[in-house]
Amino acid sequence: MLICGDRRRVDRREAILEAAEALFLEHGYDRVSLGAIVKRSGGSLATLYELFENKQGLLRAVVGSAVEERDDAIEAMIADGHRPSEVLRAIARNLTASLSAPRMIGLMRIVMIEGLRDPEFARRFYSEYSHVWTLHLAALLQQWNDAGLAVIDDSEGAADLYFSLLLHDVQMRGLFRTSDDEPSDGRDPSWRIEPFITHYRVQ
Amino acid sequence: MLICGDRRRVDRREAILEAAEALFLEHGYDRVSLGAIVKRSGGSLATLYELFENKQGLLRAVVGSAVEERDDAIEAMIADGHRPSEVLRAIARNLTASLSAPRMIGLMRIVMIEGLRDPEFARRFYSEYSHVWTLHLAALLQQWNDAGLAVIDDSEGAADLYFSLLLHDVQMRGLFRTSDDEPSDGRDPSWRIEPFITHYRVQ
DNA sequence: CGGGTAATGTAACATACATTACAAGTCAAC
DNA sequence: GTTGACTTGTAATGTATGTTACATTACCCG
Repeated sequence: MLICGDRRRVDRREAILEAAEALFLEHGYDRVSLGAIVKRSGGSLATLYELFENKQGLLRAVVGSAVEERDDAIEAMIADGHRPSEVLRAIARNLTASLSAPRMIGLMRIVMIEGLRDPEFARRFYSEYSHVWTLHLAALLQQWNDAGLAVIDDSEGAADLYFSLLLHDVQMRGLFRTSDDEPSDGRDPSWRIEPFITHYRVQ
Repeated sequence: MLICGDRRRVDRREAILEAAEALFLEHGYDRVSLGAIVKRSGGSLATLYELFENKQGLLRAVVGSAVEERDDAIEAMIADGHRPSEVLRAIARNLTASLSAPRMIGLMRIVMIEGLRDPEFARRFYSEYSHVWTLHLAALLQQWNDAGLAVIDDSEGAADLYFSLLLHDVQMRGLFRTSDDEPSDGRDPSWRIEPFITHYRVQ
């Protein structure tokens, strides 16, 4: 027994996670009832409780499964042998979309609110989802500095400034605008990091 | 009659607003009951409804009264005859505290959530509270450019980058960390805008 | 002091919701 | 096909909460 019995279980789990994520992102955690989630996912309330313990557990699972899918696009780009300034522009182009996508923005919203109840939860999310990029980039900047390809004393501070330039506007606008009118001018977002390249003399 | 009768009314109104703001900032809008607000403010549920119509009206009033108190520190600093780069550093020092204070961060949180229900509300808040700074600074940058004190073609874009550098880290950290441990290193935040000064050749 | 307006306390009301219980149904494996 | 674990549908439970109603009290003004 139960050779393929996991199958149903996994399907139910994914269906519920998908429905819960969609509704949480659209209306916020507190304004979505478990009944509404089950109505959307199919299945029954009982299985939801079987799989996720309670509503808070479901939220954790939703956020956790989204974090897992974090793509490591930055790794790939580092390998390229391009000039550092071009690498920075490429990272800008590749990361802006995913870090300002409605899914990311919506996750941020619900995590921030849940953080009022459980600070550690929000802190971990921020660390895993955002600060991790800073650390990756800081390492890269340090290499460039040591190789004479840039002049950067505080590499972590510099990486922070890079992401500030890149993401502040797009993320704040996303957080305060739920719907998707005003389609964020199609300009290449890499113009935003030019002050960074100039100041740190990135070759 | 009612010459000084407004007095009680105004007192009640302010007491309720104060209690509601404190509780909303601490726990979030959805997780605070009107009963809890009244218990804290003193008074009665009936007066709350008399003054604010309903819970949503109370939220609007809380946010509205906070926005009114926006200080115009930036105006004062422009008058000074200092070098532009010093003016930028002074603005950085003066605005960082107020735009990253717990009150501001908490307001942002509740407005962002309410924005899921009423997008126009969130949009207006963002525009009045944040975008207005960008426009003010853009005008200043334009003047400097015209006077040969800086090289800035897109003054609004530049102003946006300035505030991105200055606020992204401190606001994001605030949004994801409800309590106030890790007291935000006492460093002068003006170091964050040095790339701006370098890139735009601000004198 | 007396009169009326407004504030208070309390309770009622309807609803929504998280959570649990359980009987009936479904599916996979032998 | 039959078994048995898992899933489903539905209802029950208890509680919290937005909102309204109302009788009572406190306050301000003439």
